[in-house]
Formats: sequence, structure tokens, C-alpha cells
Amino acid sequence: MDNNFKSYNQAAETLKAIAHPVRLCIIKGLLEKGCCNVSYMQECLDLPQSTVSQHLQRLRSLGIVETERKGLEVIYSVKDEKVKQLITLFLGEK
Amino acid sequence: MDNNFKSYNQAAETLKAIAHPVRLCIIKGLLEKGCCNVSYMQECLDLPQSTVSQHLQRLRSLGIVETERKGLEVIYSVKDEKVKQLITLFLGEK
DNA sequence: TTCACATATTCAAATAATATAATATATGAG
DNA sequence: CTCATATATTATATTATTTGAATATGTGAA
Repeated sequence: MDNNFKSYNQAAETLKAIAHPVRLCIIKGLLEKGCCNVSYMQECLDLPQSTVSQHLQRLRSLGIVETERKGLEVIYSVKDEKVKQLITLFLGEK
Repeated sequence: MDNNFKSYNQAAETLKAIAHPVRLCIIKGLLEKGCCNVSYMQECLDLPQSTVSQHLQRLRSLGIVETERKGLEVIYSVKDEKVKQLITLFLGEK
């Protein structure tokens, strides 16, 4: 049981970002669909636009998801491989 | 992107319990050592007894760790297999 | 029983996370 | 340029988490 504060803090930060039902749903959905724009997620989740956007920014700031602009839309997809594995582990296949 | 609230909430609850530097350290330490009493963890972590105990109770209430009393001491160990895999994934081998 | 030790629980204060309305920015069409 | 649409940011109120001192409980020894 060592004192590697930094790695524990870093792992905790990533896990906290994932540990929310809406963000789990976003990540799972992105994995199933491959990628997705914000409006579509917003419809599926039935949440205010700013709520969805803030969840997405949180995931993006940690490198969990990445974005690509396509005209007016911003397309999100899951980037972090460990997170992909984690979701498979906790939310089943696909 | 379905609406399986229940499973997302349940997964989020477990992940939230893990997503804290102290609790990560506890779980990692338990995995490395196999099992451990509270006083030892308290020393390693250099935190007040009630703080450590509260973190442990949170992990225990979700079935992430389990306990066995041995005289005055209570021995903790990691019970949840998915959590073991998650820790290996995020905090390296062992 | 009484005592010492190990652990658990309660309470209160401090801090962090969440949700949403309002506002701002970016892009493409006309 | 102006407008409409898609997305991001800010401000703030609400709620949840974390912490540690104080207190309580459980166990074994004498």
C-alpha cells in the first residue's frame, strides 16, 4: 500500500468523470453507435442542451471522448481505450 | 442509446464508490496484500480512524469489500471481481 | 465486572458536483 | 452582412461528498 498520490488522484479523476448515470449512458451510446452529434444525444437523453454539453466537456477535458466538427455539428466519439474496456466490463458487451 | 436507468445508476454507484484516491489506495493495497486490518490501513494512509472507517463502510455497503472478524481486529479483503479487474486495468498489475 | 484496544457511528462544517436558465460563440446559407 | 442552427460557456442555486472530532460499540484479558 504505497503512497503514489499522483496516480491515485489521476485514476480517481477519470473514474469520477465516468461515474455518473448520464455520462455512462453517453459513453455507452457512443460505443454502440460509433459516433454521434450533440443534438441526437440531447434527444435521447431528454435533457437540456447545456446539461448535455457540460457532461460532454467534462469527458472531453480528460481525453475520454474526442470531437470532430462537421459543418454545424460536432461529432463525438470515445477515445480512451481503458474506458472502453471499463464500460464493457460494467455494462456488458457491444 | 437506450434508457436502462437502473443499470446505469447501479454501475454509477459502484464506480463512484471506487472513484476516490483514498478508496483506490485501500482497494489496491488490499489486492496486493490479500487482506488487512483497519489499524494497518490507517497507519499506511496516515488518516484519522473515522475517515478510514467511513471509506471502508462505503466500500462494504456495496459489496466491494468483505470483512471477517479476528478477535479485536476486523480483516478486510476485496470481494467484487469486476472491481478487481477494474483496478488492474487502471492501476497496473498485481 | 472492569479495562484497554480495535472498529463503527454520529454530527457538523467545508468542499465539490450537478442542473438549468441565460448568454455567448461558431458555422453555413442567403 | 444577417439570420438560423448547433454547440459551448457562465452564473448560480441545489444537492451530495468528504472530513475529523466526539462518541458509541464490540471483544478479549484480568
